[in-house]
Amino acid sequence: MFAVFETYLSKQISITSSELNLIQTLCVEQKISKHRFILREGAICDKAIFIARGLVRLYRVDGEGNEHILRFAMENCWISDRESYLTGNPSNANIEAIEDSEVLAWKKEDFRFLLMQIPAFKQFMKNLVEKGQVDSQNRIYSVISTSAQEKYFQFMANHPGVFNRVPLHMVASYLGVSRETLSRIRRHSIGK
Amino acid sequence: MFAVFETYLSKQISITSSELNLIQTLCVEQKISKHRFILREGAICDKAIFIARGLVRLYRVDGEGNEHILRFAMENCWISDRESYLTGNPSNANIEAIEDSEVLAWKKEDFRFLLMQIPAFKQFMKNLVEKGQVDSQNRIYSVISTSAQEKYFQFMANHPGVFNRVPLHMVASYLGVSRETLSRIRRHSIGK
DNA sequence: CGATTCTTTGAAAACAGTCAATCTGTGTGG
DNA sequence: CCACACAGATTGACTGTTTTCAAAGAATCG
Repeated sequence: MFAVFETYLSKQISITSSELNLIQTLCVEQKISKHRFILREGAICDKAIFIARGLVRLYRVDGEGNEHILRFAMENCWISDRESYLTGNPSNANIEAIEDSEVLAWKKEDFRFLLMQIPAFKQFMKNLVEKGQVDSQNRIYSVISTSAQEKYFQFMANHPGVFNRVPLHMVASYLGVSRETLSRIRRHSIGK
Repeated sequence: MFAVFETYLSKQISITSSELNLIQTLCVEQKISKHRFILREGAICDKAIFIARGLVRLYRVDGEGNEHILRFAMENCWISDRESYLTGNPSNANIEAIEDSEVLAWKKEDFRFLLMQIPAFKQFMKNLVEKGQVDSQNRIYSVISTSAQEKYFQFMANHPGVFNRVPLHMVASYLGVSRETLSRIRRHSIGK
């Protein structure tokens, strides 16, 4: 399973095999079957997690018990509740596998150690964070500036690898739209 | 004007006066009067900018000519179009002063140089980026999970320093709601 | 097959957007 | 000091979109 990560990282940065070894030494491999949780509300997110295979969602539950999906993450993505990870406070989010998945996890201290030891890796992760911020910005723009229909089209365009692997009601939850509305939008735009 | 920045930074990290000097050497001070632009769509955002005084907004214009505010930034905040800054591509956003403002600007290369020279400063900026990501996440959650009215209340709670300094229609633009709707929401919640 | 999950549909109600007109306050120039 | 222009806020009437609720119809999985 580590091979997936190795391939992923080698494609992005140049890294020696001894460095890769070090990374592997500190990582824990884990299989997460569908519907199982990687993180539950109230727990502290103290691991850096890489999805080697599968698909997960990160969501919060509001006061009425409704779930709102903040992120999907599939193979070759990192996932964590940044807030809990950074502050050390209990998380208000859940991370659940949508498909049977395989993940690699590093304890926070170990991960910090790796970043210190391997500057290229550190730089790479920094770039990822920055890209994430750009994505967030664009999502905010999409959410505040467009109709439900446009959001749906944009989602399909921006997440081709996700939208046909998750049930429609999860896309609705991600977009902040009711499932019925999204179902109707889809119906009316057949053929377009 | 640099004194504002000095105070700001000294409160956050421990830094020597020679380091502060270096930072000052490379920075350009600028006064931006109300309605003037710090960045215009199409230009490349190649500066790191710190607001010493005043208030600005970052917004994009959609296909129908409507403005959508992505961020407000007031004194002691950093502002830039991250996407353009990171990629070097022309920006699709505008940054405009809402009040007469004073800003400090560093050229991208100079700023990179400073971060290399002053590790504590680098670490500090990295933390800021991470906090920004947490904020973005929370804003996304707010936008996809709550009604216009709740968004308005949350905005007042989260941005006490902003909401009574900007016209209501800008708050509406930030929340992704029409100004009329926001006007009615406000009226109906007088006394609450 | 039976159970569960997911999707669709209809009808009503709530919500938000648009358009057009009016009102308010502020600041400017005569 | 007044008149005027201007930006911002409000209101009403109307339209359109989205949610909600309830029910029923696929699809999937064990």
